[in-house]
Amino acid sequence: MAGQLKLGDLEVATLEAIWSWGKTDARDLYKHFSRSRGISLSTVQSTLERLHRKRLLFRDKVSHAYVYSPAESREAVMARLVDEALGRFRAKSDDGLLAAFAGITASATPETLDALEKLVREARLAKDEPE
Amino acid sequence: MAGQLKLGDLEVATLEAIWSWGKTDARDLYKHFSRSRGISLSTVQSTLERLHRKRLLFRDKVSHAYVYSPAESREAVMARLVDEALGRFRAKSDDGLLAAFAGITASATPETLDALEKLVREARLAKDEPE
DNA sequence: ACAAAAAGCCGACCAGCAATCGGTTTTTCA
DNA sequence: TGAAAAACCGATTGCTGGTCGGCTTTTTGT
Repeated sequence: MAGQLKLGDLEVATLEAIWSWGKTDARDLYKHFSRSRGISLSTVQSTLERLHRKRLLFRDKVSHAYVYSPAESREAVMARLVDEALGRFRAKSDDGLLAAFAGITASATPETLDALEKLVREARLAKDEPE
Repeated sequence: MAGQLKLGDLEVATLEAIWSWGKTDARDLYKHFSRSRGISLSTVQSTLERLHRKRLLFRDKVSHAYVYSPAESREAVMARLVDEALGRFRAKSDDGLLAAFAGITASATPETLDALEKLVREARLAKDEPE
């Protein structure tokens, strides 16, 4: 229960925006969200702030305003989320885990499947040749 | 945000117990948990109740007491959890999925790797030969 | 048949966290 | 040196899980 990464919808949306833009400030984000949601600037700011506290965003004070940029990659965050979601289960076996991914592979592209296969191969290699 | 499956620690622990035992009643669960945690019978009951409301457990009134049994498999629940964790992201690419896999393969057993590989193979098959 | 025991049911409370603001202070810059 | 922008502070709301205690109902043992 300690240090579990939890993200709300606004937080994810904020991260997505920053990942695609590279970096932003509250103002731009505000403009971005005010269309989709009826959010105030303050709300955007505190979301950014929370994300920063969670170490998911870097901040950089440019003149007076903060400019935020990703501190973790999209992939890393997703991996953490999955890990956490399954962490409380696992330990007994990997079966469930497998099943969990079965559904996902069903909708994966051929490229993804290739990548997946490579991942497995590498993992096997790593096991055969301990560090 | 609608209908998102969320499970607390006690809930997961409860599910795990029921999955391994097949079926149980509050009393047994209570005995099981009173060792690990200092929980009261009421707490166990409401957890069971909540899980039932979430459609994760069936209940069956045997004489006066409810007997709970799994309504969904461990695998299915894990899959839902993963799906939900990634649902707010995905749609753009499979990268995150890969990353998630990567984390898992790192700690997977050789058997899991085999299974994973098989999963990939099957997924590919399914794509080549549409139903 | 009755009293004791067990279970269910109900409602309550606390804690944590995301979403959301408004108001006050601080900083910047024309 | 003011007006504008941003940061900062803190407060509220809503949801959810964990946790009970107590009242009601049902079961059970003698």
